[in-house]
Amino acid sequence: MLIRHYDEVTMTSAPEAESRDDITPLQLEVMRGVVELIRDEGWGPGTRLSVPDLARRFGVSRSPVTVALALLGERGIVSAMPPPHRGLQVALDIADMDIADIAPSSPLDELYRRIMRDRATGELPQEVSEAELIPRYDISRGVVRKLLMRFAAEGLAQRQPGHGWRFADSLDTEEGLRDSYEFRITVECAGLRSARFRINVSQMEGIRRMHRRILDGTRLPTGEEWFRVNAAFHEGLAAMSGNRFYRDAIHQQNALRRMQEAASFEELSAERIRQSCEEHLAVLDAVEAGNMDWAEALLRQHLKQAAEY
Amino acid sequence: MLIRHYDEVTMTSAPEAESRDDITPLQLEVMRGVVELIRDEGWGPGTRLSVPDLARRFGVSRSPVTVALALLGERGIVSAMPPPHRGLQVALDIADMDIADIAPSSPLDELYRRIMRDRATGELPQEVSEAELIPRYDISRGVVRKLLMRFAAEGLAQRQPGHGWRFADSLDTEEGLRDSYEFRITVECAGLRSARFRINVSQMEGIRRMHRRILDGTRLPTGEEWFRVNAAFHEGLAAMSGNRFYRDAIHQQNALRRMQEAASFEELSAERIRQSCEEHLAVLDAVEAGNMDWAEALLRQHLKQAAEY
DNA sequence: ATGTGCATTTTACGTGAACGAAAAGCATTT
DNA sequence: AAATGCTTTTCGTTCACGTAAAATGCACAT
Repeated sequence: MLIRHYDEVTMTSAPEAESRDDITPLQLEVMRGVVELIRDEGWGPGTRLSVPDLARRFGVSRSPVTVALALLGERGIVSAMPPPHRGLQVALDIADMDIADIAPSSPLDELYRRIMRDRATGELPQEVSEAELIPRYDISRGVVRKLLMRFAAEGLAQRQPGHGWRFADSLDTEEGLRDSYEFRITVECAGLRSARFRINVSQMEGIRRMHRRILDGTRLPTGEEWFRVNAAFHEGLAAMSGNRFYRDAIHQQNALRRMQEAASFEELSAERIRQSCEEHLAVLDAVEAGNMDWAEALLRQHLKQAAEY
Repeated sequence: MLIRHYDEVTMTSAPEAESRDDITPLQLEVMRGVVELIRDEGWGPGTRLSVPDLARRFGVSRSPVTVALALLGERGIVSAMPPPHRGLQVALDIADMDIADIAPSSPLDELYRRIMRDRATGELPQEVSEAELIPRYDISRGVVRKLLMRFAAEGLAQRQPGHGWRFADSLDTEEGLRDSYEFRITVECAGLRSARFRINVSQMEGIRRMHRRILDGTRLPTGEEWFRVNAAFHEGLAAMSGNRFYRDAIHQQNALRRMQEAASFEELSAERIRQSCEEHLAVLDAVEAGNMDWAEALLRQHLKQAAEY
């Protein structure tokens, strides 16, 4: 057994001293997923956390969920249900907590982002060989392959015939950016006009909540946070089109854009972010009012403006 | 050296007896590429084949090209230039030859298609584990991973968190098909209307030639041949939009459709294929005449009709 | 019924060396 | 100037085994 039992965990007074460092990426991912779920669904202290239910939501078995919850127990996020019940519950209100503080990103994630950044800044050439990356990042071949496969899965890189891998043309050229915005306008607007467009109420709620958190928040969101909100809006809208291909296309665009963002250290201005949030909310209002003409016009305008920075 | 020198090869009277069977997938791929190039570009006997040029076209080094040409030499497709020249030339007119007879598909390709077919027919579940495929197809883990990675690269499968892989939802449901056609209409038509749409003359020529070969041919094209022509038309048009994302999106749609085709053993009727060819050519005519309104109307109609079978 | 806690089974990852193929360099030829 | 033919260098694949973790099954509790 990787970690100690719940009752022991929750009795531990100094979690730091005992926290494990051989957490698998999947366990970490589930940890983050649980925290996001608690936050996005607004679950308060005392809400019961069912392992089978969580496992179903994330599409994994109960094993990693069990471990993830135990780790969250070490961090005080979840605690044992009051006797005579068994199981776990949410321990505190985490609405204002930073996910990064609770679930650190895995070394693999760090590396993934680092490579992305190196590529975006041009430090890494567009074409690379596995062997070249091994000494550069001081990792084994297995890890290299895993990382490259992940890039490939996101459409960010592909094997080329013979030797080597090739990263996708990045969006750093004017041309690439223009193409991207043209594509997104085409697909997102078509999604809005789809005959099978249906509002997903809970998803809509979640997106609105994310935006409101930013508008009402006291501090500026980090680049990563803002990116997630932005992506959730566009991807969520595309998902509601009822056409999986619109959704997938926008998802891939977001992956590409994330790579670009990795390069720009400049933060967007608070004003710029606020404006974007309000434009997003205006689109959602129009959609909920059933005024798709207006929604499309707003969305088109929003994307056009973003294209010009 | 893997194979014998050209002069020896061309002197061999019984190529079968000496033909190698440890040809790598890349070498086979290049072989096919060369044959297709000769045919699609209409190169006649005597045309010189430059190794560096071919290597550049396929994005590989000269090594696999050299081997591929030598293998084609064994099969009598290419021959040594007449003295005092060195190098190789096209040996015969291959316009009517079947590519499959010249360059057999690699065992890996066969397997890829077989798995695709098994999946499409439902013989293989949507979710599979690597370990499950090893005994089923009697292959090593390495091969399984390679194959699955290829599926993933085409967007036909993806790893799921934890264990196992999941094939993409196939297009066999009515819903999937409808989504696909809706998506393609959206993207292809947008591509036609792109401000940066530019006709690529040589590509246009190639596509026309492929269609004419079918219309003028005596025998019905195989399902695979027709698929290629069809894909070349739609993908070619998307490529001319000047927006790489339109092109990539259509490319992926074609990959998905290929998976579906793998299941249907029924051949399309000669009449149906002829009609499609003519519709394609009509779209090209309209595009070349600069009448994009008409081209879009024709394309939209063509896709709609295809959606209904 | 559903969830928990624990045990068992199944699956995949890590490692590392040896081999074979692709890439790259360099004379030499036309 | 560019291609060929050959050599050298670099890269990726392929094993097999051992280990860790994810999936799964089951008794028992709520």
